[in-house]
Amino acid sequence: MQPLKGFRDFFPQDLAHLRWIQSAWHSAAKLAGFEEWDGPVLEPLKLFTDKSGDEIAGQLYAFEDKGERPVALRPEMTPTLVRMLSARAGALPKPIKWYSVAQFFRYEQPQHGRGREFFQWNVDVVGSPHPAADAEVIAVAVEALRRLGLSDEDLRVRISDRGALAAFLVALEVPEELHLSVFECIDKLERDPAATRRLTEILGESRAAELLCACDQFPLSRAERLGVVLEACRDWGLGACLEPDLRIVRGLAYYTGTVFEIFARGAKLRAVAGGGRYDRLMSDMGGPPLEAVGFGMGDMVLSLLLAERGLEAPPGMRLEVLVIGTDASMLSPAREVVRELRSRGVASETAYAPVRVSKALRSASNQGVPRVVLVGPDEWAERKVVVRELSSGQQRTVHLSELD
RNA sequence: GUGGGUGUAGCUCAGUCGGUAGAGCGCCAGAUUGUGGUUCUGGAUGUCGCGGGUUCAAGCCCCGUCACCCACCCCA
Repeated sequence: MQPLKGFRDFFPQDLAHLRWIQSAWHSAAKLAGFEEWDGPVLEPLKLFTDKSGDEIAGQLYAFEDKGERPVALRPEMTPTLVRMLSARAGALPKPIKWYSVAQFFRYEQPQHGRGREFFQWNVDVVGSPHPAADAEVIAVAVEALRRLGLSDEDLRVRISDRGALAAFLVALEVPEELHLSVFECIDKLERDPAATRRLTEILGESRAAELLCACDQFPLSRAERLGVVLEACRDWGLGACLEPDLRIVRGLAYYTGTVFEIFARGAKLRAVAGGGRYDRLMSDMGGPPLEAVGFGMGDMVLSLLLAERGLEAPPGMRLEVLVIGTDASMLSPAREVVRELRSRGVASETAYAPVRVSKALRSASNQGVPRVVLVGPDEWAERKVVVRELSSGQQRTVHLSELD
């Protein structure tokens, strides 16, 4: 029997890889003063349809529980964040800097870098409208990627500001009600050749041309706030990977200002992370009127990218010491030695049944165990054992009480 | 949901013209019983995705089906 489509089994090596990624997420966030939080994996279906519309239910693991309540496995974290902040935001000092590392479920067609279950890192600053918050969040995202061994040369942080884009459209005298569909076209410019044509249909030839031109050459003079965000990003050392790019709008309707996506340079992968500012979402969803900026980074595209760059988790050490009883009579003393080691916090084990010493040594070195302890009758008569370093072959005889 | 590709050992894969299933890696055991990594020898492992059809004979050909991968749609 196989796992369900889009779901993954994590064998020890796979899990080690996932944990490696997650620990980079945790450390980058904690280092920047973000606090970890979490919520339920299963939520009322309504929590998600309220935010995204009833159609979203088709893309969720949604069902009725035994009490006939419509429920869904969470496809994202933001609605839960809004609920939890609604309950407590008044009591929390601002800005609120929270992050989560959680598992999500979406009933979609699995694809390259996309499954029906995945882990995602979410980092949000709530309660600050300042551009410096936007920059800090981006810096945290990049920091995690750096910790995994990616360099600035590997990364492109494409960044835009919907406010600037909207202002540009206003300057072109594009009516407000057309803005959203224009955003949609711009979002698709790189993937869909028809998008250019549709843009012309909406805007007319001259305005479309002007807009396309602006996309190629961002008029930073007309994007004051973005300029401040970029400046702060440079303070965080992101200068080498920043790319102001008006074409980044992101699909989400709720972004209000800064939007950004992080890509791998020269890789045919979708964005490894994406986010932006959503100042109205909290109040729109009935929460406190707090500004917010944040991003999400999933484990799947990131794993593909790391694999492509030959980056992997440093080899983990299952055992620090293998204790070898040299004959059948040493089984019990070997266990005593292991017990002593474990009580001192040293990961160690010994065979369940007598094993030839040469075989035990071979298995120890094959597994990368750095040292073994040999328990033989001669030394054990004086409560002593032989400690052997496998890398050098050096060994010494020590008393049980001197074991480290 | 639509289109394309792939399904053979634990993993990566080979398998010619249709003729009883292969390699490498890994795993297990051994090379005189208290000393490893290299090496050598031996061993185990398959519903050839599944079901049907053609044929004396199918991993191979035909039909169906399922799963996975890739692309589209979507992307919170």
